[in-house]
Amino acid sequence: MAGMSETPRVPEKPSLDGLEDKWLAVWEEQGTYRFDRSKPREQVYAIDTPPPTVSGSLHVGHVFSYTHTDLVARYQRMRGREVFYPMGWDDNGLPTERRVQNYYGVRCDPSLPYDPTYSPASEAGTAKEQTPISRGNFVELCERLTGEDEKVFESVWRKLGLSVDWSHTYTTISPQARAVAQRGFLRNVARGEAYQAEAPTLWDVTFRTAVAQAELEDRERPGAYHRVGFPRADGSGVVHIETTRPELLPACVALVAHPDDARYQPLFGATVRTPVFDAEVPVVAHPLADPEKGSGIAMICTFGDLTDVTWWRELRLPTRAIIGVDGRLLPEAPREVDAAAYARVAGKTVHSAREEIVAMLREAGALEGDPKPITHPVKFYEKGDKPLEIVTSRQWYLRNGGRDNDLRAALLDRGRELTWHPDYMRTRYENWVEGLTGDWLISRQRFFGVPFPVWYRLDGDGNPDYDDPILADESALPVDPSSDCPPGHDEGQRGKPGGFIGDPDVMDTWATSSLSPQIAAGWGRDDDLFARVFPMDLRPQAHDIIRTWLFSTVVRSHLEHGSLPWTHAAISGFVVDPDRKKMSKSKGNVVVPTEILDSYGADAVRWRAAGARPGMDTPFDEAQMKVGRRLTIKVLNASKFALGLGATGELADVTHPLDRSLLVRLADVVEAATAAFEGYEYTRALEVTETFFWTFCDDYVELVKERAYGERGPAEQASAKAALAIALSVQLRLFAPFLPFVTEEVWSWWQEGSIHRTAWPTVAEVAVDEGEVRLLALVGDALSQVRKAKSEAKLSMRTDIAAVTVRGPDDDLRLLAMAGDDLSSAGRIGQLQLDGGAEVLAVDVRL
RNA sequence: GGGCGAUUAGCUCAGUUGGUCAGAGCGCUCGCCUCACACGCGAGAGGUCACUGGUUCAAGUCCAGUAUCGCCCACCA
Repeated sequence: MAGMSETPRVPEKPSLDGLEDKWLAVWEEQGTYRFDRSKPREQVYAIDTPPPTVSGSLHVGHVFSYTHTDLVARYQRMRGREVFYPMGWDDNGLPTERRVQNYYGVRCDPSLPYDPTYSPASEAGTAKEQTPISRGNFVELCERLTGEDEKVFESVWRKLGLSVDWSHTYTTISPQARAVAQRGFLRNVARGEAYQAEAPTLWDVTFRTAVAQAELEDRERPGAYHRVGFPRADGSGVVHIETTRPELLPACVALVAHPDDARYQPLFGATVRTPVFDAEVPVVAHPLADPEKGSGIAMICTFGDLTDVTWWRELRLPTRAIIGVDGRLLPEAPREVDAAAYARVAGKTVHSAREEIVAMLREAGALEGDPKPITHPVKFYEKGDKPLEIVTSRQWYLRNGGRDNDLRAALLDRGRELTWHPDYMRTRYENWVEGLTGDWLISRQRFFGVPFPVWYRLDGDGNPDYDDPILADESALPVDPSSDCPPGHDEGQRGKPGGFIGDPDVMDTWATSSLSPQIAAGWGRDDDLFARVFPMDLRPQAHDIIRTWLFSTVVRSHLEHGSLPWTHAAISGFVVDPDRKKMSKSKGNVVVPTEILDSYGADAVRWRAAGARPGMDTPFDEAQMKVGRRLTIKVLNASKFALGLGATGELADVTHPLDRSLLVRLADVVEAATAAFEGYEYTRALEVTETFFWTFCDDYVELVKERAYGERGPAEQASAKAALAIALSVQLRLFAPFLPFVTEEVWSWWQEGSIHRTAWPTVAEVAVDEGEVRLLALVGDALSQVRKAKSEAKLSMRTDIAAVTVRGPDDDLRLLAMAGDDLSSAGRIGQLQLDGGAEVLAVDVRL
């Protein structure tokens, strides 16, 4: 065989100890996984690796899903593709801000000036009070902390054996990433895809920022129906509504019922007065009103929920905003609202305003009966702890099909163009796209993120002109409008009438992450690289972020490049605890990746990860790791033994029927494993390989042992040795993506170069002219029956047996005869007799 | 409320187009210090394939419905 060393250097006592450090160092030194950027696009396999959020911690779910990607990467590399496999760190966004606040005990106050001498007082987060620091200092702390986090993450990934090219690592807050995000945004603006609008938006009062539809989640919360009477303006009676949010009464602008609701039809066009706050509001009709809910008539407030926004917009109702960006009631009463009554709730939180207004309603006799407790879904920002409010503000939006049927249809087409693994995950994408209710709100009122490369002119009175923003020049990116000047201006004009101000907002973290292929591929920075890797081949990710990361990446690529960002999406499931609950820190059931890696070894952990098929959640069971470790050790020992038997030779030497039978079966395994990998079914590839391997160890090696020692002549010996060598080489390569460390170790005993840069096995390598595929199984069956006899007699397997008679179908016996000598030696049988005519194979052992 | 998955041995899972498909590993039981491996080897026990109908000569496998679990989505009165 080509490249084979003359004499294998097999250790006396092979061990897994130290293998990982040894090979990690060699791979690093030899650049085993380095991307060769001289290769043309068609020879490249490019992966859009998910950049993990470094402000979180890695858990075993990450380990599994990143392993899945690595399996594919290693397979493709062995298939001859040049694999572009960068790692990214997501160090941008709210999670980092929060972690920095807690870690250093600080909070960002953008009004403070930058302090170049600042250094955090406490790194242990012991300070009770959060120290206010400037935006510049805050961002520095974010960068410092994420830098440390990234080192920890990288060491875990290396330990796990991910075959990434670390020289292509990117971070989502780096200047390059900021430049890509800003360039993408400017081009969206230029094409009219990004725009500003002043509109009611979902607002997190804790973080004081707008949030997007994709970041919402519903949570079941206790609430109560309050039955409130609205007197008719003409004094002819009282209309009762039910509300869970009585505190919004001052924001009420109308009552609404379904147009077909007979109960309320006489009221349409009439007006009522809000109790306590005494504003006159109309009773209107709208089909979204549900006659079944509450009393069938609802109050419309500006704004209690998204339906309010719809009603307000479609019915052209006035605005009475009462909730401020801090979640407290605004100081001034809205127009037409009784100022004295409002004064009792001004400045209160939503919670205390509710208590106060309920008391006021009671005093006024407008509350009928006791509030009726219910549980209902309430919208939350997925990272927030308080219900979202709706606040009107000026924000940047990006078209995503939510308000445009043509774009929506085009994006649905992209979803169909993409190959999903598993296929049914496409449905989640389609559900999401079909359910979009508006464009993508991409601006956030936060500090640590990519700023909008935009400034606004100030008029003579110092008021900004939002309608005609000054855009940065692409060549100047990245820019920070809070410290950089817009083209044609100087710093002295900042904030002055007639001057300018920078846009204070930063982009939604997904607005940056959605450009991960462009960031990793050097879009606009390294066009040569970009041309070689984009569109990429694979997006691996988990199913929970199809609506965010996957969808937004498709949107950006569709708008900018008119193509999909990649051709395949491989969706990993979650790792759940043995009770099928999602693992969570609060439950204390989180498994620390470094611990299992240290205990069982990377190969064992990878083996377990490979057992989780795409899209399927898998329970974590530590006992399973032992099985992986056992396989790893078995590979080491079986390899040592096969090489010790003198495994060497060519395909042409394989003449013995049993050896041919082995290779015929191995050909099937190669074919099945390759087909499985081509379909991203790494679990199947492992399964067929592993099954074959155990047969190889337990049956084949035992059967050919004596023959390989030369006890039946040189030709028979040569055949066994060649078959052992070929089968070992092929199996090691089939295992290589799963068990990179142990296969590399064994490979180094007798082959040149890294196994991970060696060609994936082919059917041609093991193709023998004629071979009986059934023979090995047949002999294995007979051998098993002999072992059973010994086992039942409580005898050692090395016990000699005087005579054995095998009965069975003539065809089986004719085959069995071809390997009778091997069977006899493996079973330590003195006399082997074959007796035809029976239905099934049966072994009669005379001990 | 809509959708997508899952439901096969105590546990984790295979079962490709309906006909050796009732399987594997773990765990368990029994045995074996066999000269590659006791971090091992051999053998064995364990299942009315969630339930109810239907199609078919034949159904874990196809169809309809039911139940349970998980996830995604949904306008919070």
